[in-house]
Amino acid sequence: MTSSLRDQLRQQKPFRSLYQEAFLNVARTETVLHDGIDRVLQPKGLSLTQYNVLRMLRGAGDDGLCRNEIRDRLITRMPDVSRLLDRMEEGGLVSRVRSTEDRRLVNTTLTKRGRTLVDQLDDAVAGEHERQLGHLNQTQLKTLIELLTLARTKE
Amino acid sequence: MTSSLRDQLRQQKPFRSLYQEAFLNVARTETVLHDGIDRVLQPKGLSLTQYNVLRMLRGAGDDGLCRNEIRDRLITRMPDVSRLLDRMEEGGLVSRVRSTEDRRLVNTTLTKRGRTLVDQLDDAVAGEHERQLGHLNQTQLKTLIELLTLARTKE
DNA sequence: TGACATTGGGTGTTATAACACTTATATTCG
DNA sequence: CGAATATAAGTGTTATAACACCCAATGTCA
Repeated sequence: MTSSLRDQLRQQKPFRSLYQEAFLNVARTETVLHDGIDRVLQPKGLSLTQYNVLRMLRGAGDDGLCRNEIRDRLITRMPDVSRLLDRMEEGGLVSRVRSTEDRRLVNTTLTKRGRTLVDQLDDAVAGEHERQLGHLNQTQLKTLIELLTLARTKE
Repeated sequence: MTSSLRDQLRQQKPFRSLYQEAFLNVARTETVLHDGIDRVLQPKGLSLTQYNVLRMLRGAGDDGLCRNEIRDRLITRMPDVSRLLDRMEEGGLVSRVRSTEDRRLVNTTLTKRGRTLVDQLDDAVAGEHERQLGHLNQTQLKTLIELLTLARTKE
């Protein structure tokens, strides 16, 4: 199996710097893992972002979350959450209600259908995670998580 | 600075598994690093994918590369390389010539303008990498690279 | 040789992302 | 109070990604 990046990129020369090599490894790994999860979600017509919205709404309880809160919690930057939610609403996965206390806010909650869907997907997604990363032991996973967290932590 | 994922996601509960936590950390880190590089490339009107094409063409020399070779070397899956190259050709960055030996092939090469642009960007991109990751030491970077490589290597 | 499969490139169309802008409500403070 | 500012959501438009499909050139093999 092709896993070395220099192999995949057919690079003769070494990387310009460890920084660059680390960056490209993060990017490549994200692509590989993301594609795997997409294969699980695609039969249900969900993108990874939509799945993450479902999960965060499940965690948020009955009050749901307003649009900007959803946007800020997303892993990936997403400038057009309104229409993302439009599509999910059309699909019957979420429901939106304008708040009465602050009429600027619109609270989005999971529908029963959305809740059922995300519950169904849990096992499949967990299975895919294990298929992808199951060959790493606990120590390796913890180290990886620590280093990635550190990479995002300046100061 | 917000760096812990549970903090960013406002999660009360711990992650479901180390696998999931690792996946989300990879995804989040990719977003943060990608966004930083985008800020460097945006003034030149380039996406990260286009920049990677420029770099790989520079490395490929005078013969250039055919479309599928470019597609296969890309970090991110990109199903529509033809039109990506169309845009780069319109921008005067690359040039395409149908091969005479095998008339199915179209070789893409860097133009002088494309070459100059990618050369100019090297320092800015390297600087951004250092700004982003400069607080990690060599050992940490190497370990991170190893673990990410391992994560992509099944068997 | 000639039918069939394979490979490489491209196109048509739809869906989604990105960017700038608008409207409605709430807050601040002279 | 009331004008100015800030905040939240959404819209219009363009660019790009995604998906299925097509055509041309080459390779394969009976």
